[in-house]
Amino acid sequence: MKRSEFWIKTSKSEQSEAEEPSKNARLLTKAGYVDRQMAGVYAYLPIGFRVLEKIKQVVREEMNAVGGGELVMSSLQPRDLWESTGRWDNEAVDVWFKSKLKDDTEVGLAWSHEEPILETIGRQATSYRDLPISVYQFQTKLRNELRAKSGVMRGREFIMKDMYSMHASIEDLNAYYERVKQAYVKIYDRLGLGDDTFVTFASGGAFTRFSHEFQTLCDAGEDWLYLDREKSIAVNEEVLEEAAQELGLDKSKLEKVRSAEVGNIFNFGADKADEMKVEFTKEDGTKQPIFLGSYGVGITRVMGVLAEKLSDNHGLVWPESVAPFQVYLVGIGEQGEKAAAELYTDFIQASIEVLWDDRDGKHARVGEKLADADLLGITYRIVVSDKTLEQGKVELKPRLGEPKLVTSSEALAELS
RNA sequence: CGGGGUUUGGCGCAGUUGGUAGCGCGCGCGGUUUGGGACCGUGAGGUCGAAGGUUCGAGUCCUUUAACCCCGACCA
Repeated sequence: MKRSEFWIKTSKSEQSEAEEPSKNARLLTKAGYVDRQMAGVYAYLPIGFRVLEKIKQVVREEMNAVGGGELVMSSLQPRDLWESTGRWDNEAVDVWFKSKLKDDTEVGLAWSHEEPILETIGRQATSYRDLPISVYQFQTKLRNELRAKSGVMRGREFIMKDMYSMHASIEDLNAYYERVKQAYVKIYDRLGLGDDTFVTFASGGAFTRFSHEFQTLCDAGEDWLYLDREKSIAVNEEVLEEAAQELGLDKSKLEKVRSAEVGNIFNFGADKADEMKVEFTKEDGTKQPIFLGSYGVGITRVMGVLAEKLSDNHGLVWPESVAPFQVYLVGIGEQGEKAAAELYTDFIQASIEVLWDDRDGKHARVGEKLADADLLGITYRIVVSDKTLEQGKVELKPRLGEPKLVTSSEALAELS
């Protein structure tokens, strides 16, 4: 993209900590990735949207790899879907946004899709021959939280990937659950969070004793983790006592750390389908409630955690897998600008995602362009100037590394 | 749900005992600059959250009201 055409508004000044205590919100706002609409509600501006799409793409590939079928459920949900499990009640679920149709019919705004998915997809599976099924979506969840905080890490409106698997037996569900757990490990690796993300024992819900959370070490997080680095086991504070006992952990050896929950997987067994009477016919002709697993990744939260953890005093530093562009291209001087224009064409042809800062001197001076390259956190920066051209080269600089002079074709090769 | 705070140009803010609404950034125009958000000149831009009141006179005082934000407990 050309910077002159692709809308990004960065800011020279940053909000103070008093104005905006959340670091990810300050950074993402300054760099023009997001704009706060109200407490806990953010708009994702064009460059922010690209990051979200990158994160989604990683998740999508891994979900497809475990056989997930992507779909999209609705945001408006009918009341009766939630009645059977008792979760329409504001006492049972305190985050409901509810509204009414013109004829006074009550509707809910999606805070989860567990019930709707089971009702829709599970109900379609009438025979064991239809199972297993695995479907997922990227959807906006709306939750009327008492209080939003931590910038994009905890909002009233956020994007989540939620996958649901339905099985004919608990064994099949358990096996699939393990498979998805491994897929999740891969996801966080690819998102650049692998080293700091731990599969964590957490409160389980009705069926299993524990669920598994994917917790990333992060000071801005809201959870406390007890970590056994040697055994690579983590336990959420909420289940510390019982989990430590069950897993035979020495509590005195556990390290207490702040973390943010970036994913959570649940094994519901047949409980939910039993409540909802979503059943299939087994081989022997008897009825059986469907076995359900549910698997979430907080897409917007991942973006917040990345911004929170990976930055320096020049700005954001995205992992290559989620950076909105691979390279930020700047030409300096008449010859440099001309060479940059040619390089831009080459990059586009080589399918390299390049953001060329082609703004003229009236719109942005060199200093501003270089500052933006850092602030935006794009993986590589290429500068072409009279100086570099004298040697027939361009300057290639990784966001956190040292610049080096290479030829255009070397740059092209390195980025391909 | 408890506690605290805010509301004045696009954004961030100041505004003293009540007396012509200001500053920084940004924006327009002219010029000088051009490897880290430059400089000089010049210009545009405001029913001071809303309603009512006191006063010769209200951003400032009084009453009412609305919206928003932050902190704590709870949560993907």
